[in-house]
Amino acid sequence: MPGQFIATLTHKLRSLGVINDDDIRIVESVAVKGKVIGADCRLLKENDKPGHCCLILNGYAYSSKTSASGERQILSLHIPGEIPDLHSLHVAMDHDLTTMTECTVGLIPHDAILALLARPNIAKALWRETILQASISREWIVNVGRRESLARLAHVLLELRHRLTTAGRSKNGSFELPITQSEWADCLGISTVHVNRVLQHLRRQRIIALERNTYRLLDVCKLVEVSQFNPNYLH
Amino acid sequence: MPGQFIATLTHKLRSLGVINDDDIRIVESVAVKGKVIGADCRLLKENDKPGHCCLILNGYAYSSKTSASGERQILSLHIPGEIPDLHSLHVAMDHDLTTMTECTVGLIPHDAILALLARPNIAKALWRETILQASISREWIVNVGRRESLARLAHVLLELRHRLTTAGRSKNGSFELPITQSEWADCLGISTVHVNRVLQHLRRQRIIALERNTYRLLDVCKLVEVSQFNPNYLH
DNA sequence: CGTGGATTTGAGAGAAATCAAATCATGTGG
DNA sequence: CCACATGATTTGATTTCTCTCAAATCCACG
Repeated sequence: MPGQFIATLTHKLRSLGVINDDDIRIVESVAVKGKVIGADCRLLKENDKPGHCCLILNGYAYSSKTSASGERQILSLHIPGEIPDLHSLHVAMDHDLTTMTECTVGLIPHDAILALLARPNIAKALWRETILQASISREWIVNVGRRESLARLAHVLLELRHRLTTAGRSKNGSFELPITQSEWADCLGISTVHVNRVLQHLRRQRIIALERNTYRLLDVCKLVEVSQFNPNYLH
Repeated sequence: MPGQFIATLTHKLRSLGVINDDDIRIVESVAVKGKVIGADCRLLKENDKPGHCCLILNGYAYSSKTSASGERQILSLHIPGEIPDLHSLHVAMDHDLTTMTECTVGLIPHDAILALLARPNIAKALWRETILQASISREWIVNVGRRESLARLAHVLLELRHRLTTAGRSKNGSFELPITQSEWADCLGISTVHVNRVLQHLRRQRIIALERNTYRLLDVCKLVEVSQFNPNYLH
């Protein structure tokens, strides 16, 4: 099992930039501790200062903030291969991190990461990971700020399709996503009731199909059209 | 004048982490090219791959995305001391960067920054800068996603007050901000007309005062209350 | 002194929220 | 295997916030 984590981690690093064999050797010496966590489990909460980062090997998680009045906004969805709390290396958590499904995660001690930073290639790759996450966050601002509800949902679907395909987790563009309508609402900044209506619309128009938890994007062109999706920001 | 840029840059780096004298010496050898740019000038546009980063010495700028249909969303406001396009070192621009006022900026060649990365302290500090920017972006998602219009405006005012105070650009909590109502609209994801009404409300209730371009926050408690502002995310 | 951008005001339309209840799944314990 | 509890989804009715459109006013600047 530990080999799995190292393989995922090196794969991630390689996808982020130039990594040579010496770099890899050091990565392989990292002691990653595997862990399986149930669905709807809070991995980290605001203000936490964890001593490790989580590498998601399997499953979905999300970052969110909840206001005093109980309103929640989901900031991003995390898929396998990602390190959603990489920034915890530098600052305290400013949001929560929660599993959506059962997750297999690798806990990488901060010390180990700090040691890796001695290798400039790795330091650069990890910085780049933060930059890519930031770029996704910026697009979410546009999504909730300037798109109507239908377009918001369409946009997140296309983003996920794109990211999951890159991660090799989507076959022919359809993918599993065990998300409740209330979670959708908190992703999109709209109400649960309205999510329900938007989803119905998309299904009735045969733009998407939804059985169990798998989303099949039947009419990608239409989705792109309504959401003005442009994958540039995913670099 | 070049001394100004180096001073601002070293100050920024020191604020981001531990920087020693050797680090500083290398920073001082960087050739920063100063430039004064008029208001409403686009410094960078989407897809650009500039060969340098901009350090703002004076003035305000903003990052934004504009959709095909001409709707603009402002992603963040940039104040003196910041490097708004630091990520351009790693990826193409996924948004525009525009001056709000006349700006004095220092252009730092990418090559110079790449050379600086050999110093782990500096590499870490710059990574941290990206992390802090990302954390502000996340809070903007909450702002446009889950707060009503009055709260959105209040929240941005408090964030700016906080950041400007840290940067030594705000005396007794009031500050100059030459922003049009249409720019406000694009920050907050609401219409220009509505911005006008929200501003009027805040002024009539004596929560803020606004003369020329200076915002005086008369009732900070009230602003905090309506916007649920919590400066944690500014670290 | 005219011109164009920014702000202000009013009226009407529309998107989405809220509230409330019904229905549908799913899982548990008897 | 059924009764029941719990959470998710669906539906309908009403309200609220915000947008859009249009016009008036204000203001800075050449």
